[in-house]
Amino acid sequence: MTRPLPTEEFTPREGGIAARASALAGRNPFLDALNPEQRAAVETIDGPLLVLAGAGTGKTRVLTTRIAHILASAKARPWEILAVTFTNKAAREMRERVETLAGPGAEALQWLGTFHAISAKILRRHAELVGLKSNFTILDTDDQIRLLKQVLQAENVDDKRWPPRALAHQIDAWKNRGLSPAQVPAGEARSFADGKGGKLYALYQERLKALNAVDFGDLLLEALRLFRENADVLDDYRQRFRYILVDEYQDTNTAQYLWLRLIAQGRHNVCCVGDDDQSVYGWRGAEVENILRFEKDFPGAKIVRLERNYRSTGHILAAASHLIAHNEGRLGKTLFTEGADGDKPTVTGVWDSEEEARAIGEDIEQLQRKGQDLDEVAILVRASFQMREFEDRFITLGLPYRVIGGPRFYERLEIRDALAYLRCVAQPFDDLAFERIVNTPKRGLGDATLQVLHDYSRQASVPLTQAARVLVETEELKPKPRATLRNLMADFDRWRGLIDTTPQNELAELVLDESGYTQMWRDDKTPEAAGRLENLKELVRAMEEFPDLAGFLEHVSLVMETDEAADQRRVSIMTLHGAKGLEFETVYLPGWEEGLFPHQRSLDDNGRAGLEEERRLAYVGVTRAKRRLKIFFATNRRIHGLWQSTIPSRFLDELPASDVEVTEAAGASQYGSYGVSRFANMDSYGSSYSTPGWKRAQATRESARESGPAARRRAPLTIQGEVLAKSTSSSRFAVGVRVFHQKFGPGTVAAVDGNKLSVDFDKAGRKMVLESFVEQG
DNA sequence: GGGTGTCTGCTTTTT
DNA sequence: GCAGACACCC
Repeated sequence: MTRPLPTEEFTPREGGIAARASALAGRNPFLDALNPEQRAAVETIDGPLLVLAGAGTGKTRVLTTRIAHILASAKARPWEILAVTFTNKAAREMRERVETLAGPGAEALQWLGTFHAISAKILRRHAELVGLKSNFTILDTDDQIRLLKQVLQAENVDDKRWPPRALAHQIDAWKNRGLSPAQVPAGEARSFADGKGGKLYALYQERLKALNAVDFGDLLLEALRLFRENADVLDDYRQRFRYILVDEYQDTNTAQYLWLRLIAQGRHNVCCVGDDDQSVYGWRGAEVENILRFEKDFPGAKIVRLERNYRSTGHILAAASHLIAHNEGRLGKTLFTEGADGDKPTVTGVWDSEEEARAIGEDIEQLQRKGQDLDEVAILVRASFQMREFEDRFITLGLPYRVIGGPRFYERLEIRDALAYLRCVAQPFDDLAFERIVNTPKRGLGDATLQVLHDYSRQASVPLTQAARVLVETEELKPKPRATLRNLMADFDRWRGLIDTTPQNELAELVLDESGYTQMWRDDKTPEAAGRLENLKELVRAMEEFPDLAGFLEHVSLVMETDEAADQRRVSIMTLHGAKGLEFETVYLPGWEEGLFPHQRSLDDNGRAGLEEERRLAYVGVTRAKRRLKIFFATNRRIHGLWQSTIPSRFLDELPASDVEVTEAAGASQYGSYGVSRFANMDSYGSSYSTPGWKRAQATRESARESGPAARRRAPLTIQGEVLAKSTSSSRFAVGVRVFHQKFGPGTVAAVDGNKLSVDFDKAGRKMVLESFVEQG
């Protein structure tokens, strides 16, 4: 049995968690709640351990219990545990759950956080060792893009042909792989902007250093460099972290992997928890291989598989397992449940996305009448554009919903502006923030003025704000802008003087008012203005909780989210990616059509690997459901503004027929004649998937298989291909001809553009439709 | 410096 | 089909 650590060894602040945990160690009540595999994962404390945790097998429980167990057995004190997650949400949850297990005081787990937050914390302590000052700024994507734009312009690169976004993406990819400018393979470095890629990356890094700034990728990369170049620092952290835990290990990118390996090779007490079947972030650098090669990196590693599923009913689990079995290169797990089979998941074909929303809306209303809690209902989509249709429908129905993962609070224009003001106050040389607000609200400091500032700044190698201070004293600027700029600089000095004496929220209010920023929105007559003012108020309110301005700004740059009040029970609408780690009684999965899911881009860009990642995404979707799972596909969907006919997703075919029920849409019958006729052959369809669309899908896939990857890539498009082939043949229709469209009814052709027709529909007005969708009327 | 017209591109998105 | 970026004009 483990030796309880005397409480005296803890400072009073940590006493709570540790004392309580030690007291519990004798009885180990939290261990009793685990199954044998979970228990093995929790009790195997020393040495490397990989926990392969299938969906719904109690992964978080294992992680949190493990922490509680380490504390209870006095193997480490809270600040000697490094626990890494991917999202702030996951970190918060873990902290809360450890607290529930081991009592209050979980804040003593000061090294529980995201890779980025922990890196930032380490970097601030040793900033000077990597050429930064400890108050460095963390740039977000927007700052990053603006900076890159400047770099591109300075290098005379046509930013039309080589957009800053693309460069940002490329640099990000390099950073994800742990590559500094010098380490980028020569071939790749040349791939951007006619061979300038590597140089641009290097210049960008230089600019960051000059600004005393880092981007997100740098947080990891610079920490890595810090460790590599300072053995003593590395050693210190290796000693400090007695136990290391990593959540969602399948999502680590190379930089994170190197970071982790470096630290973990000290004491080798590293526990990674992950599920290769749920790796869906390959597109942002995650390397599933990290999980596959764990044993190689940590010889003697133990592996524990968690396969007992506590979440879903038998049929749902069977559907998920059967689906994911189509992937190659898995570590392979067989999930099982001892629970009931439950209802079979359903697959429903609908005419178009509108009907899809209608059918799902009605279905939810029905469940609601039966007492279903709306918080336990979710609609999981592949792409966010799908959300709108559901929102529209739910507004009409008066069905409460929440969209998760929409535009985030701190990314809103007005919030970013306000933050830029605060950054200027807190960080006098924050040029990017300064540039953002120097002429917001408009005060006559436009491009011309800024150009003068920039010129001087570059030539004298001083920050923009410094340049401003110098130039207000000279004749370089015209009198009016000069006076304005002088006033602005004086304002900033004044606000800065208040930092230590004024609470940060009051200071923020003052800055926003005195700068004229609030007034700008009060004068704005657009409908959004009121909401923006609300958001500004919310921002000021949110600041209260922080110790000071700097603390608040650090939070904002690392945690781009705010907690949403759980005021009402609502249906959740979110992307499949956003749903990872969550569970719901009832899950709707709309849009299972070729091209959308699996997404065409995924297939085009990454071939088989792309398809497998899409399949894992499908698996994630299916395994979110506890009791009810309802999958939909539409025969028609509007893509880039054009109605296109679609074919059912190949993933439908990969569901086990015996565990899935094919049903008719609830709302189909009320939706006019074609809706019904469309599904008149539902019976035969139901058992054999024998609709024309389905057969076409099969045929397409067959031919794709035979003719290799290139053809496969094009294959799903062929059906659309023939109708999309523009200008190959003249249209069957002429202007003035009467036509009939299945969706819009009768109309008159107004214009012909290749195979696209503009038709004035009698009821629906003018629409652009594809020729093949109308009949001579 | 601000407003209007035109062009482009278009998954997922955390930190 | 629509938003966002940019160029051009006033």
